[in-house]
Amino acid sequence: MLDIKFIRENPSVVQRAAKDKGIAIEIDHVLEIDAKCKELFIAVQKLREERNKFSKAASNAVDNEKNKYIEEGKRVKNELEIKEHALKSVEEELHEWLLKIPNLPKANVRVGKDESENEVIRKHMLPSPFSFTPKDHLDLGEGLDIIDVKRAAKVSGTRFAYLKNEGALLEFALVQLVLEVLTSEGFTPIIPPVLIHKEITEGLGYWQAGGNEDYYNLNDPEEKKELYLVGTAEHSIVPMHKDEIFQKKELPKRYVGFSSAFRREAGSYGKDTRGILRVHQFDKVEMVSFVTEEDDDKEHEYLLSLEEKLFQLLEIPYQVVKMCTGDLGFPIARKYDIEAWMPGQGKYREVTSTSTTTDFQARRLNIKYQDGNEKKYSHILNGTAFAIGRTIIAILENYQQEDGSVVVPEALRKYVGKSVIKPKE
RNA sequence: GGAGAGGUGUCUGAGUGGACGAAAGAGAUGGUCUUGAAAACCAUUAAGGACGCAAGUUCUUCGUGAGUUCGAAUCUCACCCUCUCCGCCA
Repeated sequence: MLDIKFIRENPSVVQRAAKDKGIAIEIDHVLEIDAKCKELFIAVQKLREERNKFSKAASNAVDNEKNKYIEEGKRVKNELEIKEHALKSVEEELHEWLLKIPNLPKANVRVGKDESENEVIRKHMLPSPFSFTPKDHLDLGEGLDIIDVKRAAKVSGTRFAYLKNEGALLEFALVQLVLEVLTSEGFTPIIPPVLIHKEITEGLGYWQAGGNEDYYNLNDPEEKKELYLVGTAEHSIVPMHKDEIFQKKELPKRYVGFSSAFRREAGSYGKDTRGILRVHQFDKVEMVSFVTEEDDDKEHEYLLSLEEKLFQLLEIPYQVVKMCTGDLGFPIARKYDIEAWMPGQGKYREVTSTSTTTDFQARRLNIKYQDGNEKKYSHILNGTAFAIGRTIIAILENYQQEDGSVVVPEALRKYVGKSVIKPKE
């Protein structure tokens, strides 16, 4: 959510930003409702003041005097009731409209209509050529007996998978590696809930533009509660601090969370259907930072540098992509993706993503910090440390040998307990 | 799942219809005293918003929401949360 004062003072900036993101908003209408709201608000305050005066007078007065004040009070009460109802409905209307206004892209983000205009800002390691035709992760995974999508389909349907044998070990290895790296950087390790209230999902602001069809809704009529499965650990880590105020010295506050992530992948029918690149359920290690306003940019670069460090440790070729305005999500002001080289597809594919939401989520969730006498909205950033499934894909495809075996990256050997994964007979 | 108790300011805790934004204590801050410290004493100590150059005036907030009333921390209803005991359970 943007500050209504900012919108009042800079309507054209807001309009422009939404347009750059490809989101339609009606700024004039918002300003109109805001004006109406303010007018009613002042009227209501005046009436309340009157009401308070009469009730005070009534409590001090005696007998016949008293009745007079009570009568006056009744009159004001009736008038106030009408105005308060009107105000409430206008306030709600304004709030709904405000929720539809996306966060502003940062100034150094390129204006562009969609992913075709994203910029590759650097590459690390060039893909090395294979002396044979590389396989894709599913062929490799099935040969090694570490990925099983066929049985998963029997039990859960398409877009599910079993990771087994060294596949499961690789997952635990990646988790251990990343926890070691990030806890030594001072991140607080955390395992969050994966079910969250509907109201929380609104605070995060991801579902505003396209609705919530990307996430699973567990609507239990018995419980009278509507819970959603998280799409990423960020969804339950960020709102941990809802309605809280940090001391400035507590910031930056950084979490590294491990959780399963659930996505319906509605609207991606027929896309990436092979293997485990795009599945309904996967595990992920996620970073979340709460920082001061002035540290926002620095923190974003820091999160990106950690993501790069992790892929450098795995010695996998990657490129860093900076998203253009048209490819930024609703609450996001700037976003970088790391795309790892996937030889089986002959393409770079997204493996991590880091975003700053500036104070946009903080405003919706009411997360502040105390800076001297001032309370400011904290800036909230997130970044993938390892999206495990996709990282495993990158490992399998980059480390494959001609005989279908896969060398374990040096950094993971001590956790996996072996240096090569061999095809099963 | 069954039975009880409770949610008040930074904290403890009083307050059951009207000078209550809220007693008292603790804590914190400033001061007096002291060579210094402690103790003692004195003073200050909620947040957010509206109007105003300012002094200031005013509105809202006692778990949340609705209601009763001229007036609600206090009464009514619903919901949320916490605690204790019993049962069940990885």
